[in-house]
Amino acid sequence: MSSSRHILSAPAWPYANGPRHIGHVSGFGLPCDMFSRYQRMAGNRVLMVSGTDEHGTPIQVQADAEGVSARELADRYNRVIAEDLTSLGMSYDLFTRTTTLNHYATTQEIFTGLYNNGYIFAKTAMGAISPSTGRTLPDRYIEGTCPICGYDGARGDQCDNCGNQLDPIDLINPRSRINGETPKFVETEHFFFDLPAFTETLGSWLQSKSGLWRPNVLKFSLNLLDDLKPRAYTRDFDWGVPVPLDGWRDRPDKRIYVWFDAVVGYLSASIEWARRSGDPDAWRAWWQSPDAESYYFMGKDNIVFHAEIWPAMLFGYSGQGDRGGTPGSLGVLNRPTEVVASEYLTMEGRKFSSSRNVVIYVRDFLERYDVDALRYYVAVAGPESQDTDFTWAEFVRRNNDELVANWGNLVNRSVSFAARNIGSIPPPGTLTADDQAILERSRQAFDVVAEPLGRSRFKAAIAAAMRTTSEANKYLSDQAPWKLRETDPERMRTICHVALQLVDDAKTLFSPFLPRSSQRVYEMLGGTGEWSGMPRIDEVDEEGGPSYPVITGDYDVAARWEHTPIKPGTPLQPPSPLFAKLAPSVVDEELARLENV
RNA sequence: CGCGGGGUGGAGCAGUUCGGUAGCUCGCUGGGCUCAUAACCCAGAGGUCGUAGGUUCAAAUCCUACCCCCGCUACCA
Repeated sequence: MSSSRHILSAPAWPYANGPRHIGHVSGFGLPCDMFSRYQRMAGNRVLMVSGTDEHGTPIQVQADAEGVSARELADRYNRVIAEDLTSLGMSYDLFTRTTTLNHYATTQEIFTGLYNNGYIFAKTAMGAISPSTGRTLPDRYIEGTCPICGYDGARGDQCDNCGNQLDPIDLINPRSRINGETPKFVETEHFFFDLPAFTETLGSWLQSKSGLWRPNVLKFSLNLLDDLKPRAYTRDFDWGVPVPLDGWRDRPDKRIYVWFDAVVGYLSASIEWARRSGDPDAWRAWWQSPDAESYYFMGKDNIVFHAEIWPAMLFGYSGQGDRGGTPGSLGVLNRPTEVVASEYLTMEGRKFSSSRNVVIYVRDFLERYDVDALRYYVAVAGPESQDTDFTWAEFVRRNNDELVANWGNLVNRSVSFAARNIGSIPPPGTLTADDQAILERSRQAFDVVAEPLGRSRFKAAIAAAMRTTSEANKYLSDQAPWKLRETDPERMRTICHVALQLVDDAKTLFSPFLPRSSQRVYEMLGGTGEWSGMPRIDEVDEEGGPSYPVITGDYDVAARWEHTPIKPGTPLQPPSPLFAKLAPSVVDEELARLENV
């Protein structure tokens, strides 16, 4: 590993319309945290920022349904989500939200920069409006009869029956899915983002990622280039960031499209983090240094926004689109180093659905099960390269037969035996060839696990870590120190020393995946203070405005990606189990919960 | 229709870029051990790698056609 790298970790922004379920966090959130924790341990400067995405129609619709304002709804779920993510151990340097003054200002700056460089233009187009509210009615909120096949449940953008792409204005008997009213189609002026003006730029940029990105992401992105169209980036709406242009700035009925401001969040959150850290320019090290790297984690539905639109916005703002331009006041901004998209997690063979109760919320999950049991499952069986089904039977099996039986048991048998028979970490004594071989294997494991982990190959990485603990279990069985209590206590102590060193190495290898249990092993072996940094929620405000929660933390603590010699003489206590074994009845209990709609 | 992902022993997956008769975790069967959360260790059974063709000395891996599942649309990532 060369000198310290600057790495921006950018997990997708959760939409503030409800609590998080495990499908939400398994694809991008937890993997991003594992990646970030590893990079910090490897000595790199990581900035991991995100927040809740709070604008847009779905939030407004839900707020209306509940009789509260969009802001009130966003306030509520921002807090709920921040708590969910904190309890998962997500090590954000800053988890904020899109309704801050800073975010508004940054979004407007990017918009203005794109406009000044000619990549945003005004155009009048037909748009659907809800007559009762005057707000834009998005295509997917309109349904009616398909003009092609006559199917009655066609949506504004596509007919489920015949599969044709539709324009909502062509629907027969169009109606709003929100309240059933007939939408009004009116001439309305909007600003459009000129995506076709980035075809060349995006094309060569994406080509340069060949062999580096996951093939599914790259292939999908390259395909999109064939059909880039200008996108409307404003809406007839009052819940969002105002349009920062003369004649538009004070209009209550026009706002920037939610996806525009959502992706700017990565940048605005970095800027907010820098201000709060006391060095307002600190964000530039991650966004402007040519050596800085950035990794964006998301579900596959977000690929277009992160591999196409956000890079185009960054190119355009920096004056580097097909038509050139001048960088805005923030300067030239870096594009994503990699877009790491996961596939989808399903639940017992069905899509996650809160209304149909096909769901397990993070909060409920963590009330009943260990956070590291979930993190293990996500790492080893998450939807990394294909859609993956979460089943309770599989969760119990992975927990009991792998996590508990292999790693948990290794800790338990090693530490209890040494604690009961010696009472402290013994000195190494004379090492045999077997001892030296297994210790060498353990030292090499740091590279073996790091290689896939640095490339976001979590399955391969945690499997490699589990292999080292399997080998340690085998070592113990082969050496059988329990047979040497009377005959050769000196040799017994040496074996225990080696076993405990293997446990210590393994707890480091598992730290990115299982930070809480690694902290416990650290303490079992005499470590004091924090090993794995954990996030906390702070209450902050802007210029004395309303306070809001942010997730932050100090993560540059003891954990380092390296073999550390254990200290002979450290007192040992017989441990309690590292992970709880789950009763088989858990499967039936959880399935019964799913049935109770 | 199009685009993307997938179809590998009982389960979940890796291997397919740069072809050399199949690997991991678990389960199962038998044996061992007893430090450990009936955990651990050893041995074994079990696969014509979706189907049918083709290229090749040789194909899970390349080519052609076809079949099936999932996503790209849904309060929902």
